[in-house]
Amino acid sequence: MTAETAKTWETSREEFVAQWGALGSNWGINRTMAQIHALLMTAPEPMYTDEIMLRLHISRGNANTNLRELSGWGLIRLVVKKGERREYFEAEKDVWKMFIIIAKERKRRELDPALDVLKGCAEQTRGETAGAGRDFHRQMKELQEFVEFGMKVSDTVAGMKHASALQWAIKLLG
Amino acid sequence: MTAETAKTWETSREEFVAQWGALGSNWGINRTMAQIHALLMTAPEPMYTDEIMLRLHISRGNANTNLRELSGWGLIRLVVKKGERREYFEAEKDVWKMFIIIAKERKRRELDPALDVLKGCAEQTRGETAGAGRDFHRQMKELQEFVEFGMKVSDTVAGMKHASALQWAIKLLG
DNA sequence: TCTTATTTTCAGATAGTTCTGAAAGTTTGA
DNA sequence: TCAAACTTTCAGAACTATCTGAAAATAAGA
Repeated sequence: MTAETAKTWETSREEFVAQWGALGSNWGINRTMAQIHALLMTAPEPMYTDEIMLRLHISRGNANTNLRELSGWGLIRLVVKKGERREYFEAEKDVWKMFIIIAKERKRRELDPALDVLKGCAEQTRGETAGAGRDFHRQMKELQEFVEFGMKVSDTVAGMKHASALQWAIKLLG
Repeated sequence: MTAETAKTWETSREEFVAQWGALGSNWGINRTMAQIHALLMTAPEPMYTDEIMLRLHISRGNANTNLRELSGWGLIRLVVKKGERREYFEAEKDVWKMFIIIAKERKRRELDPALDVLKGCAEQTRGETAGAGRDFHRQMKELQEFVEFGMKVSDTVAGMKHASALQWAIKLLG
């Protein structure tokens, strides 16, 4: 029975890992990284590099690079078992924490550099007081303000505990 | 004077187009598409294919493909000028409308398929009542609920007028 | 210090994406 | 119905991202 049950969920898990990897592409995250994350997120115990290589049929270099990358995001952490030399990895499993980590990282990668560009362009055309030049300046300014505003909302939400975020959202939706 | 002024803002615009294109990559949008969008967003008048090809130094095929793609997103629209045969394009310039369009599209591309996977995995392991199988089921369920919740929030916000969204956000931030 | 287990790096290979340019298709007006 | 103006398509080229595998680096115990 235990064996059968185990087989059932492991099958589902394999599918999850495979599909999540495919989805990674849509998300701008590379397939292997997404697969490793899915694998660790559903791992009952921390795993080490060779296990991961074996499960996903990937090379050592690939596994290592993407494990580093995931650590960099803060989505997985290194675990050392006493008496053992090799490094194990485990994923953050709390959905809200995961969300906050991803939101922050995306903000840093997507919004911050965009804001710099907008600020620069708005600044350079501050003197435009008529015609197309003014319109351009206005557009840059509007975009800049919108992005800044979005960042503030995102920071506020990211600073919340799960419970109070729920609270807040229920009010919004109700 | 007019010529000088024009030169100034056009320089800034060129930079905006170039940089926005580079940013597109981070955003999972291809460079050309982002550049065309930036160009049209800052165009005083609708533009046609050959103008765009010339400004961005891209081929006809490339221009055409990406113009179609942008129309598909709803970020630009086709304009016909009476008495003229060729098609002109103009971009949606309202920041809030742009945001809603992008949010909807990203939801469709990123969230909808993810939700399907999660539902499938949660469904398949509904019978798991103990041990690792149950944990897996719980994890899928949690993720599913979180994504559904996020979608609801996103729908609600997307349904708002700019003014009431601001209203709401000020309350959140204040 | 030496040996062995483990991790990291990176040049070249592979796979995936985007772009070009020319040919085919479409529309319009004479 | 024809020709000109314009748009679409798509095979192959160019470019980019990712992966492999083996060698180099590192760390720990004997």
